[in-house]
Amino acid sequence: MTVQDEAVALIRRGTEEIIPDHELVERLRSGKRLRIKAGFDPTAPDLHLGHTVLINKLRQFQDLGHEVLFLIGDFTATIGDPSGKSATRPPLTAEEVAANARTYEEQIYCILDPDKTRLVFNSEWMGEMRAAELIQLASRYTVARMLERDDFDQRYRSGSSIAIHEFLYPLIQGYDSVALEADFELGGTDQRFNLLVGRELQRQFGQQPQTVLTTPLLVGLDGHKKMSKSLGNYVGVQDSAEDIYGKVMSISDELMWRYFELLSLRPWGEVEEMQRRIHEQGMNPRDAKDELAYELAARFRGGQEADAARDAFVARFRHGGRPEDIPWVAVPYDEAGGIGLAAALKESGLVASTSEAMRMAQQGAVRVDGERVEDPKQRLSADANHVLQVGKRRFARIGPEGG
RNA sequence: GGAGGGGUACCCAAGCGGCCAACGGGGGCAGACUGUAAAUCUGCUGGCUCAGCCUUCGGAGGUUCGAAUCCUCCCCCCUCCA
Repeated sequence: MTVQDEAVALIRRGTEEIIPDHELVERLRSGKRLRIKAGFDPTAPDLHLGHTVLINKLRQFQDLGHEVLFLIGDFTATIGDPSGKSATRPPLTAEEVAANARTYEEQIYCILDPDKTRLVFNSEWMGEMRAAELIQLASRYTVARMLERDDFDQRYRSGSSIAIHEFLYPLIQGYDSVALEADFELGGTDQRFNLLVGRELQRQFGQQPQTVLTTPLLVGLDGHKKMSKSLGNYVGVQDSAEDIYGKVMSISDELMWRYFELLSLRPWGEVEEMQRRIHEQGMNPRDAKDELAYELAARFRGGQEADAARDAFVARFRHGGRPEDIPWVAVPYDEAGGIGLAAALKESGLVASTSEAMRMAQQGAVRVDGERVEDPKQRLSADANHVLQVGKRRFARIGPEGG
């Protein structure tokens, strides 16, 4: 495989679609330093691994020597990407945009190379644009083509209203590519239409149209639904190293390979080598998962914290130990200077109700100071410190020590 | 405007006078087995210091010894017709 073939394979890895596919090869072979554009919302970012799939792809372009244009859509945000219940949004102040941009930088430079990244704001050129120019721009695209976008089409057919300004969103996003003379634009699969508008507009403006590359949605920790904060199946890039490491270790073996494909920056050959060793030499899949979990924890939290997270994990789970920092919680002791175990479990937040405490105890899930206790009526004295445990992961410390 | 169907626990979904704190599935939690996984098996999955008691079946009343189940009114959802 030549260097160029490797580059093509690298960019192709994990992508959903490249339009048109042949341009990928042509552009990568051209030897030119390419401009890779990707647009982001200017609201305060709170990125999780799902978002980083796209950013990783940007990084791979950088590794090949290309330039990333990290576009913050502060102008387009005032329109709001048409989502069905579209409304214009009040523009963020310049200060807010700047603050959010800094937050982006904090999060993305864990992945991207700052020296090969240019942060741009589309208010830079859109803020200057005059009404006459906007009308000129609007004349470049037809209603029929706008209605090719699936959500517009559905709303139109079903008789829902579509405001004129909603058409301006894809139009302006496309014009951004003209303004930046982008060679590639990357986006999630939901951006497909908007990215293609960019191609069309660049053609209209006499530029070589950008190549479009879409990345898939990342499946969440549950292995079925897309990763999202509201579903609680996510790993945030701001999570602690311990969380990142622990959450990644909990995914299924099957999902692990998809994560390697989309989230790891390891050469694919190394991943295949691990798969081979698991199948042929009995390598424990857990150890491959450890590599992945460690890589991600180290990327976002640094090597030291990743080391600590790994050590704590091994101590706690592989050797059946307790976590280092079990939170101390205050529980209300009664006049007799004690508390029933069931109440203690509830008060400490380890279970939701005393009924649940009863059930857990009966099932042998409850431990006090490491010893299994099946009688929920056992009393704990206020004089002594105790470590309460429900299941493998829920711990609390109670007693007079006060934290 | 007319006709019909439906609202049951986190979700889906049985039940149609007492044996219903309510079948079953999903999800979740726990136990066993493991690699803290996956798969599998088992148990639990309203509240209350719990062999007992209390509150749940869209809402409010009513009938009855007894209602998720029958009656009345109201609210909400869906389908078909105009």
